[in-house]
Amino acid sequence: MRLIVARCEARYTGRLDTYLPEALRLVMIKSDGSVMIHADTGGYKPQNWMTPPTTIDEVPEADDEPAMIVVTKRAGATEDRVEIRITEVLSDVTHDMGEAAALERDGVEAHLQELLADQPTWCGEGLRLVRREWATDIGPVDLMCKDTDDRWVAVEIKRVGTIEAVEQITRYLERIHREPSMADCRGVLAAQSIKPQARTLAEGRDIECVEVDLAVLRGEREPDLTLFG
Amino acid sequence: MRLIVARCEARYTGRLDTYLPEALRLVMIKSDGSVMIHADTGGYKPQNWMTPPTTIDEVPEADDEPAMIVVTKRAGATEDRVEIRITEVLSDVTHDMGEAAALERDGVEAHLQELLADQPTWCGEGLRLVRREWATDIGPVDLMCKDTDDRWVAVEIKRVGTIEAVEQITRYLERIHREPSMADCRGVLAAQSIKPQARTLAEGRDIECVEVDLAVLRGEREPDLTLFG
DNA sequence: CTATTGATTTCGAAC
DNA sequence: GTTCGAAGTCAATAG
Repeated sequence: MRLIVARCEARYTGRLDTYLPEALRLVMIKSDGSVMIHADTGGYKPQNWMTPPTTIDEVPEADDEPAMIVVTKRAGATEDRVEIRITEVLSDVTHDMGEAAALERDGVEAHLQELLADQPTWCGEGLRLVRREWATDIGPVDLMCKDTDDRWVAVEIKRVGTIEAVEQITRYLERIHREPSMADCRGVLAAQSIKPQARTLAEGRDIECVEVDLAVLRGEREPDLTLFG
Repeated sequence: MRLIVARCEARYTGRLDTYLPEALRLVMIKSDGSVMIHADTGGYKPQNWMTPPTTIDEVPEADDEPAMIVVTKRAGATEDRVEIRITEVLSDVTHDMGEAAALERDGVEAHLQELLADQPTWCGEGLRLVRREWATDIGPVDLMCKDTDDRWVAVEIKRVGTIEAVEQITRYLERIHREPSMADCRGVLAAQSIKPQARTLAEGRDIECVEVDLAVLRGEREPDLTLFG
């Protein structure tokens, strides 16, 4: 990883055009070809960047022209380009960092779906799973179940239940209902938390809302394990 | 801005839980309180981070315990926390960067709307603009036009035409159609690119899809004539 | 390779 | 303060 603290200006042309007036910034160049230009404020995002795969050319200082770093990337038919004009270098160091271990994550939507697929009754009494990722022509329904009356139930799972989640399951139901044998299919939105407005919208469309707790879902298994432990 | 190159491990608890095994990484601390942990690969995103406003505590090395940087933030009822355990420091430098100039942008959705307002025929043959940002009680229609048959046409403009864009114009049309004089108003989705699923949904709802080219709109490039060849 | 979707999305503006 | 929509969204996964 190369870290350059320098006074610089930058231009980006690609999906749009941007200009970054001259100021003191950090230019970070990763060994995978990532390039990022960070200001000392502005939070998470770099002011300019390019993701791999990139081509990085360093143009040395010459006559009146300052040194320049040119980063390019093929982007379909066109080319993305960042030009960094460096007028003053305060620091320029390179560190060999080797491989970094990957991030381990726990508690994302996929985990929620796994747990609910194993225990679909949390989405509604007596529900039994027929299929995960039930395909429609506008995307897959997370869980397709049947209830105690043998009626179809489409379950959409989200970490956060928003209006958009209600729209999504509504679209699925619209498609599912075209199939005569599934015309009475009902919908359930299951999420760790459901926004009040989403709940209101869902209720107006006869879509049931269920809040589920990751810890409880996992705790449900514990009695079984401890009994034998 | 403080740049620490160090061997470290990190834990995040908040919206989810993550663990980052020990490895060499860059810890970037901005003067606005942003903290980012970057590996030498992995592109644009840090492996761990926290956006302002944060509280940053530095716990010195003691006995068997390595030095630690603890970053916390109030997140509603709960607290987000990143703990960085630093076992070896290769470099630790601080640079005073002052204020960095803001980014200037050109080519965003607003520009597309301006150009199409000037040349609405790109959204449909013979269209003439009646009003930009036509107000409905659920938000403004980007362009309200009339066609050669004097029929109303509501145009929604996006850089990328997604299912959500189709939902949006559908909601608008639903409202517009309540006005008897506009009951025959039709909808057009104009975007630089339109996703296949969005196109399918739009066609099922008799909403027309039009792909437009920014460069062509600006007259920098001739329209693709191969369609007629 | 394209297309879709989740994300600790981030970010900003409108209300 | 909350909500809503855009983003050069990014990045991973499925087809």
